[in-house]
Amino acid sequence: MIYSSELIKGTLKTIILKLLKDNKRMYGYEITQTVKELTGGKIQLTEGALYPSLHALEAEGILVTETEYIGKRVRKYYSLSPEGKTITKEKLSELADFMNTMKFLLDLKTSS
Amino acid sequence: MIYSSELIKGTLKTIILKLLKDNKRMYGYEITQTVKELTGGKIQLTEGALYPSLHALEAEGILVTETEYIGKRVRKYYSLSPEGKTITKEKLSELADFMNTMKFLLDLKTSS
DNA sequence: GATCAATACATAATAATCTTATGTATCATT
DNA sequence: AATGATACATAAGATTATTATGTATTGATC
Repeated sequence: MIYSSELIKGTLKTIILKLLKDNKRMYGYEITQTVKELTGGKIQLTEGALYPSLHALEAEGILVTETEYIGKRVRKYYSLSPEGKTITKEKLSELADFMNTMKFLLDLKTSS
Repeated sequence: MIYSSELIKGTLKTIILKLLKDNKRMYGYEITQTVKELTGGKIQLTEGALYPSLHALEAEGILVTETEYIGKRVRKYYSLSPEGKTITKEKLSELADFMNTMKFLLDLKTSS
């Protein structure tokens, strides 16, 4: 089972930030593979969603990049800027809070 | 604190369906107020998001409507169709699963 | 050495969906 | 009489993902 895309939409950026918080630096393709592995294939980030998000986060100053070459193949590493670390904490806190709220809503008594 | 809109986007339809599962029938404005109360104001559904969603769910055959008049003021009650009840169970199950996955992702060790 | 899958980036057209603003109207309270 | 709450609806614009496409390297298979 793969989650419907609507679900991922709201959490994509926070997932990216969390991974970068844990791993210091990662490149795009690595992020897709890591998320896939960690979720048993339930979350599969598409390139068309991931790269524009990474570019947006970089443009906002939340992420910074280093480009490296592995042989002739380019790799663009992303990591959190100092400001990005602050934003990440806020986003993670908000998401944790949101999930508690959602859990509460979903656990309400069922009458049908 | 009010959750950022991105977070709500992915879960709006499921929230609506869950409320209708518990309450048999509700009208739009009532849904906004109920969600606001249940979440302590953290989730505030806007009309511009809610009504189009309700219309879409009705067009999909998931919801059915009854229009009533309270005095001269119109009220449009929504309830789950038989098919809607099945969809609702699936959506709720998917969301619960998704939240477990997200909880797992967020709880991973932090190195920074 | 040719082909395929995986790695690795990027972007553009389209679609979906929310935000913001606007509009109409009733009802209760001050 | 005016204001805020109730109650619906929709349209223009913004945002963001989907889908498709493009380029190119590398490793594995035949």
